[in-house]
Amino acid sequence: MFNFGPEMTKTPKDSSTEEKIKEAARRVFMAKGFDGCSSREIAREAGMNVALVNYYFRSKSQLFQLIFRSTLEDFLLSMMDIFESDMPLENKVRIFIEREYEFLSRHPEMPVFIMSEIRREDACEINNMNMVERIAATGVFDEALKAQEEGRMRKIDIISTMIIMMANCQFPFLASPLIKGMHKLTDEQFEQQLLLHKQYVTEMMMGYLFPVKQ
Amino acid sequence: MFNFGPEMTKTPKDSSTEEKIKEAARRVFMAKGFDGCSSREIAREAGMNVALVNYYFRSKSQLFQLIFRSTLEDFLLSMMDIFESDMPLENKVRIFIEREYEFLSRHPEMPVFIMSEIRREDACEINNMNMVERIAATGVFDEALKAQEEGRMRKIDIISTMIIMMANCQFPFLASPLIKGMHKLTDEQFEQQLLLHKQYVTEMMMGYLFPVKQ
DNA sequence: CAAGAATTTAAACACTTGTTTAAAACAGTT
DNA sequence: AACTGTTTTAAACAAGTGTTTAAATTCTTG
Repeated sequence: MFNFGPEMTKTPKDSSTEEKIKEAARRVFMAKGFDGCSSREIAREAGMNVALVNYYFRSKSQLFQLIFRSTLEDFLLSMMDIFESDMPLENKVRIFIEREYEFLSRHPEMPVFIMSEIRREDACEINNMNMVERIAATGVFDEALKAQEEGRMRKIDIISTMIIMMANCQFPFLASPLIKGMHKLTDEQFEQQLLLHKQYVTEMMMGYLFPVKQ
Repeated sequence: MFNFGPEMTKTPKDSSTEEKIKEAARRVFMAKGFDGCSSREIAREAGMNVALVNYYFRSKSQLFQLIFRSTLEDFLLSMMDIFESDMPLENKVRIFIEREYEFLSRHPEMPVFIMSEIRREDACEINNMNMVERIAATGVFDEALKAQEEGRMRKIDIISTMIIMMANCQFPFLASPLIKGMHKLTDEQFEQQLLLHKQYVTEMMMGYLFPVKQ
């Protein structure tokens, strides 16, 4: 009689068209944003019928929520996995920067997608993600506190420390069209600049957060 | 016979409705982006008829180009006016940061507007703005080069220097919804954090760009 | 194979989009 | 007052929007 959609029944092979639509949506949303694309464009990108988008995900908005949430999750995890290892804090920070540049080189559109789409009411689940709590659970904040008490680390509150690290890692990717446009850089020149920049900001942040005594 | 629109005739009182529409468009575009709003919404915000938008600006796209270009210009000028004064380079950098935070506190949505909308083909006039050339004309790059030769300034290429300064000034505003969401900050708490952060990044950048000899 | 459920399709729904049209209202000049 | 050109309006245009419907197809299982 009634059709409750696929979520209720969960076919064994985990419906590859569902996955195809999700991946298409991820690409299109990332490139153009929620308002910049249509359901039909997503369906076309996936090689599917329009109605399937709503058949599997009920609405464009719910599909977007799904994509945005999982993107934010990837984004968070990329920052977290370093902190769980056991090495000196100084090394963690150094490797964090390294990994972050590597991750963002593979997903250069991610920061601008997050920063621009986070304003939508569709995307208000940041509060429910417990991002800071989960990072705190790695123990890295305690390490920082301890390092500060021992005088190895500069006494800066943790929020500013995070902003500094995120800013100097993410901004070059956030502003890449502006930077390329301003300095008339080709893609290859920009990539070269990124490598150089990573070294500078590593030097700068390490020198600031972990000053040598004298 | 034909109606060429108001640009051809330029009434003396400089048509205040034209200005009203432009200001409404600026507000709406800034808040929602080009794709996130309609011509009718802009007209409504301006208290005008829809047709007037196209009567004065020919199309939504041309109106957007106008707004985006002038925003980019404001953005550039806010960075430039410091460099033209005559004071030691160190002071210029210090005051640049101060002014940039002050400017962005008054226009907090500007960075995310620029970074997200710059991808549009509507907005491809960055190349024609000669941003770097105009900054170079202030002589600040030459000053930096001289300071580097004299050993007062660290030897970093000018592009990375600019990215570092832009990143640490603009990122907190770019990521403000994310930061507020992550750390569950109220608007007042965030403003407090901004003040603190400005001090930290000033200290960090000054220390890095102008290291004390030993 | 046949029955029933799950998937896919084309078509339609009501509504919004950017833009244009043609008439109306306004202004200024003689 | 009548004619001028300019500004404003309501209405219409075709095209595109998210979403739904109901029929067609495919798949699964008895």
